[in-house]
Amino acid sequence: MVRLLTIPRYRQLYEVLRKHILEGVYKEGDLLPSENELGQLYGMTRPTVRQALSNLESDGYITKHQGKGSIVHHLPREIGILSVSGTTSAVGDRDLKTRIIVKPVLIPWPHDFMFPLSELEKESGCIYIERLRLLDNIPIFYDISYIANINLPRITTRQFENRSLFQIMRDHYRIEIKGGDQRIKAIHATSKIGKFLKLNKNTPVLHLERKMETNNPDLFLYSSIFCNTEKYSIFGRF
Amino acid sequence: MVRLLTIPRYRQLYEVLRKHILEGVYKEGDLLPSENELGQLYGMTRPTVRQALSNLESDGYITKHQGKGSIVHHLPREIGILSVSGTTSAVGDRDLKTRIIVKPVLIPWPHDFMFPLSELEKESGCIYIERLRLLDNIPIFYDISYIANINLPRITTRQFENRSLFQIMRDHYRIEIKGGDQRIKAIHATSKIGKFLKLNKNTPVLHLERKMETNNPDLFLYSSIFCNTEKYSIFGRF
DNA sequence: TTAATTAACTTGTATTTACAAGTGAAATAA
DNA sequence: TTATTTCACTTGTAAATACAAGTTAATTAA
Repeated sequence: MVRLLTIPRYRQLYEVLRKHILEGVYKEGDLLPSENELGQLYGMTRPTVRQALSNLESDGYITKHQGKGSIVHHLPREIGILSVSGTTSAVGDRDLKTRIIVKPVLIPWPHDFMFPLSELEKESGCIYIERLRLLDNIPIFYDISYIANINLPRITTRQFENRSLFQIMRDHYRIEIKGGDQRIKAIHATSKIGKFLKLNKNTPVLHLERKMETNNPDLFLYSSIFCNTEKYSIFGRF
Repeated sequence: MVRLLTIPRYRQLYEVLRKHILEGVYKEGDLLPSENELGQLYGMTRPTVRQALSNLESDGYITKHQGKGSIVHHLPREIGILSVSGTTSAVGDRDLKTRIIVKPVLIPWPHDFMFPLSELEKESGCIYIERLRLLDNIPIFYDISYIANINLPRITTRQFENRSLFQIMRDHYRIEIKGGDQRIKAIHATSKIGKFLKLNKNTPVLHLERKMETNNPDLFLYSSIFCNTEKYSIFGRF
């Protein structure tokens, strides 16, 4: 079976416009070209353009106003982990570094895992990674990821330094993250968490538990993320 | 000028299906009728049906699978405040009570308000409300709301007990919440917050700061919400 | 000059049509 | 029986079209 690599046109336009906004071609407060103009410029019809703009809006890049146009939104100054898939792409072009704490290893699943697992997942075992993400050299996320070992050859030998997990999944395995569920709590930093996030024990930290869906219906990515929100808030749209 | 009260058809279908899912007409794991069937049933075309289903998916009620159909998703057992507008509607059919701490009063805006304000907002003054939301008689949200006093006659005399703020805005002023931004942090409970949420001082609590957009482009609703996440997590999709 | 109207834009909603691509079960061939 | 193919069904993408409704600026009338 041949895997077609045709990216939908609305997705292509989304990426182009997103890039332009991030690069400052369109600045905050600017009006985007109208839907008809964009259609002419990129050779597609208004429904297709609208699908791209709709995605840009729900990701917080623009706001649309009937009768007026699409206004380029402020770039999220905070960390947009809530509405966007993936951390690296979420913080814009900031200086986000990744440090590996525990290299990918194959382990059995924890007994009381945070989400229910399918039989296939249980049989496959679990690839375990611990990473620390730093923004402007301040540790922000302590990220523990779990992936079922389903069709992921050589994953424990991959180079994870300064690359997003999602990027590796996409480039090597054609796995795309499509969405997911998450739970959020406020907890006290344990001494282990405090050590990595450079916080005193019992400092309040955000705890996110996420289950991410992929284009492989059997494969999910799980993350338990501890966030230092002393300096940066977590940002999202709804 | 006459205000037309025509709710879009895709929105009507969204509400019908949402209600059916919440009431158990369609149960978890069930397939919804196909897009073509729904179109026939409700007398609309597939793009219209698809818009309704797309909204249901992004609010977490269904997941769509190409070639298969739309599967009714688990009802969020946790508190879905992140992806849905409004608290009362967000927790499903649970027993969510509201207690007023500070009745609506007109005050000047705080000096260091959490979001930048327009000139119109500054001139209009600020309606201030403090409420406590209880789930199964456990205090979960301590909610401080700020609304610019723009075309909201008699709002300080309205009955807010056990009604959502959004409901009052909709019923009395035809104000609909369309979306918004939010910031999330983990903080220590102050003694005041601890008192209302029945938590010890310095217990970690979630702090949400939200700016909500309405169908009146000049009117925003602001909330500062403190969440007790000891028993319930905050749930969301992305 | 000033206020009201109009016209030309914008996005919002909705229909109709067409084909691509994924799924699963029935029909067929080995 | 078993493996393969086909077919009917699903959602995904995309175009072309039409009108409603909100915004803005130019035009017109007072």
